Amino acid sequence: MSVDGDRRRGPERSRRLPREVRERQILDAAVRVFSEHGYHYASMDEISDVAGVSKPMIYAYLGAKEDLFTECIRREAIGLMEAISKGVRSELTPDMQLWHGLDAFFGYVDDHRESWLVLHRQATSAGGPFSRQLLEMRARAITLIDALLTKTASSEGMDSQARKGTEAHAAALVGACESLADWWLDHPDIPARVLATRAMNLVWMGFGDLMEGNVWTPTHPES
Amino acid sequence: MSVDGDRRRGPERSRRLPREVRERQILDAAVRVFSEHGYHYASMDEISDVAGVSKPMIYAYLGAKEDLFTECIRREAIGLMEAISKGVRSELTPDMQLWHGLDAFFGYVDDHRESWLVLHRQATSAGGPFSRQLLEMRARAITLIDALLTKTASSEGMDSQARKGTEAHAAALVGACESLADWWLDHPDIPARVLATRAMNLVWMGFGDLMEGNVWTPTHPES
Amino acid sequence: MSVDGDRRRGPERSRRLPREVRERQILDAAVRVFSEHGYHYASMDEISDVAGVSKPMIYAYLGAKEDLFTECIRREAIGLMEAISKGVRSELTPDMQLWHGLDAFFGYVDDHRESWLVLHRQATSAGGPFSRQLLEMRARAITLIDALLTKTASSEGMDSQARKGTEAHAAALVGACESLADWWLDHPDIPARVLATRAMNLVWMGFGDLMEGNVWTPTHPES
Amino acid sequence: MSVDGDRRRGPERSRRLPREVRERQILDAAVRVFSEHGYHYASMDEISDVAGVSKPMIYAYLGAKEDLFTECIRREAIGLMEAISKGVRSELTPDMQLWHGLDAFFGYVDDHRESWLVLHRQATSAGGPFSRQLLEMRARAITLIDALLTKTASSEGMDSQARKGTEAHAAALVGACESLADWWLDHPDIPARVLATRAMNLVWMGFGDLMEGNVWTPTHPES
DNA sequence: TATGAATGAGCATTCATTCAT
DNA sequence: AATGAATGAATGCTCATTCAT
Repeated sequence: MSVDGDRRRGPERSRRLPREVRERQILDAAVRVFSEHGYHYASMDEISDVAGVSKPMIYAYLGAKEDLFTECIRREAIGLMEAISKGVRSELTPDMQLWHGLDAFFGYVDDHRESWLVLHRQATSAGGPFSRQLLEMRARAITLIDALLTKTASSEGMDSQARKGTEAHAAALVGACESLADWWLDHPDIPARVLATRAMNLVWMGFGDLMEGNVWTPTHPES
Repeated sequence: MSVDGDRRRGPERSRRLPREVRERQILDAAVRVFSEHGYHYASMDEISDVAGVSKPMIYAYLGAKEDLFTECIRREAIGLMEAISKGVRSELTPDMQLWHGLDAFFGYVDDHRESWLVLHRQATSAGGPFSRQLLEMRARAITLIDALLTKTASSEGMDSQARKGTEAHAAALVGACESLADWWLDHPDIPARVLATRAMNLVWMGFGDLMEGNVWTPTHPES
Repeated sequence: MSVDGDRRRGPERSRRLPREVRERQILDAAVRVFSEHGYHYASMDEISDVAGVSKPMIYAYLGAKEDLFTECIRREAIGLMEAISKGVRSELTPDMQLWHGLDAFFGYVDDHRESWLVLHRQATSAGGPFSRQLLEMRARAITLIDALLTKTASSEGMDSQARKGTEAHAAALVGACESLADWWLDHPDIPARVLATRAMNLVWMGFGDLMEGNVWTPTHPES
Repeated sequence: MSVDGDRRRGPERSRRLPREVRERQILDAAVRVFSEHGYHYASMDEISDVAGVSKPMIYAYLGAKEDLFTECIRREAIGLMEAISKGVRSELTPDMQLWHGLDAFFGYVDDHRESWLVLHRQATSAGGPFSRQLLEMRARAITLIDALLTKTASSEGMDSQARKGTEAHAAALVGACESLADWWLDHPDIPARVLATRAMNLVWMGFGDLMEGNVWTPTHPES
């Protein structure tokens, strides 16, 4: 409640820094504040305060609140995708690539809760202009996973019918992972690896069944 | 620009209605407005306008904006849970119960997009006080599903080790469903039943593997 | 939106120019920007941008915004008075002097619309400190015209009563000319000479009547 | 400089007044403040303060600053035109109509300096959107005067050539009157009637010459 | 000489909320 | 029961102005 009470000043307010540095400072502060209060309750005043910079600098360097938020999302999305890409090395088998991707994802979320909060919870709900970045990121993730599934599928001689479902499957996986990560924020005592394993099982086992034609349908459950 | 422009007035502003009716009017309007603009962008002015009721009435009957939103969530959560409960009839086999539950869920979301928007997207992101309702609802859903899985597991003679995972599995399913429903809002041309089927496969197949000890681990993939 | 969009950069930002040159650059830019947006909407940023000079230079050379504006007015006022003086050559008869003065005035406004805008429209309304320059200029103009009228009057043997009205008459003429010039800005297709002629008629004919004692009064209209 | 120092509170802050009354209060205050500081330096805070009303009321009743200013101009323009119209009674001879019109004009400006300041000085220079009201008012005034001149001209058997000049003559008169009134603000010790008389002479004498073909031209001055 | 970096201070605007009737 | 009238308190944003280099 207190306006100034627990305000932690950011970096030692050093002067005359090059623009690049200031921009990073500001973005760091913005991610922190946005993740804490959400887009709407975050005030430019607090961000400037946390960043150790006056408000006009924020406007000069990163534009209005919307732009600032968008840039936060962009930066964090790139960070997340890079972390994942680093895990998915192409010399591995598809399943190990997937595993390392998931592991990297949950590891990243574990290390950057704030980033994930901003990326997922805030960006999802803050309304229109922001979701685009998210959608793009998700689309890239889905494509990536889809490729892995497809590679496996074709090497295992799956028929085209089943192959068609891979993208949907990938989408479901991505959604489930987001959901898991989100849920995780409220249950922080579970290790990242456990979540990754659970996600891997969900997708891999389910996918295995799919490939083998084990499909549940209302009329003949469990065939 | 115009304050009154395309504002669709709600019910004919008739006077002296019993409290119960007024409350419903107000809640209906609130759900509509919240789902449209999100919690923060929704203004009490617009809600009162849409409801065809003056603002002081809203405060008198349903309290401040937060309370109003909370009440919206509560009402819609109850509606959703009731719809699901109606699907899950205890005389069915567990898998059919699950199937009908999923079907009811996606059917409800299909019929009440606004409600789901408020329930999930807005409530998730609007910050603290609101998530409690959500968590409760989710907890109840998880318990329900967990019971189904457990019943199946025990009837199939699963060992206690595997049985322990059921709750996590249920949680994952719930999360995946939410995620699917959420994603669905942006891809509205898919029929509800298709989503229900996909969800069912994800959980049932994966669960089947789990019960049979088919578990993927980093060390012996696909054992 | 874009900060730099269609901003036409002024002179090639060459370095180390003598102060005199810089000052002219800056004043030129300032007159342009002030005339375009008005005193209040003109931003130092834009002026510095148009001038091709950094803001601190402006402050170093010409002081704060007010000073800068004052200097603009001063410079343009001098320019205008010089143009007029050039027209009013003392070897001519008074009426031809007046005519050439008016002609020069409207010619100048025609050629320097920006200058006139700044001088009259902006300076008039921008508030206190600026009007002084204007008043001085106007006073000089009135004196000049009054002298012409007086010379004519005395050569025509006017009585002292009528002679007293000359200054007021001069003031009215100046006001009318300003007003005409101002109105002209919004009707740019009329040639300068036409306006000069109209002004001349207004003052000369009216003055002629005045000298002859043809005065309208409420009691004996059109006497 | 002091923010609150000489702030004269407006009407005894009485509560629960009908909208109509509040609107008038607000407009009165706005005219006063705008006339004093000019559009840009006037702050909504001061206006609300002088009006004895909170800022939100201003926005609710009269919109943003621009709208408020526009409304001020509109109201004052109407007031001025009404005052003039009352003077110009159609049963009079044209010259007496003109005289009473001028008399009413200068009388109004005398009694409502603030209104005139807002109408003329501020509105002229505050930039785009506001000048329209002014132009309309001026156009109506010109039309009115033109009609008077034309009536006289035709009754005196003027040729069509001369008749053509009447509108321009009317425009010049209006401009001259504005200019005179404006100049008057800085020389307040002259009685209104004197100005009206001067204006009348300017236009009527000049017009008389015009009708008689007494026209000054550069080539045959004083012909 | 010349400027990128930096800010204090102010202003329009909005909104949830409450009286007085 | 119902509401028009009214406001306190914030918040996003801008701009003239000045250091430090």
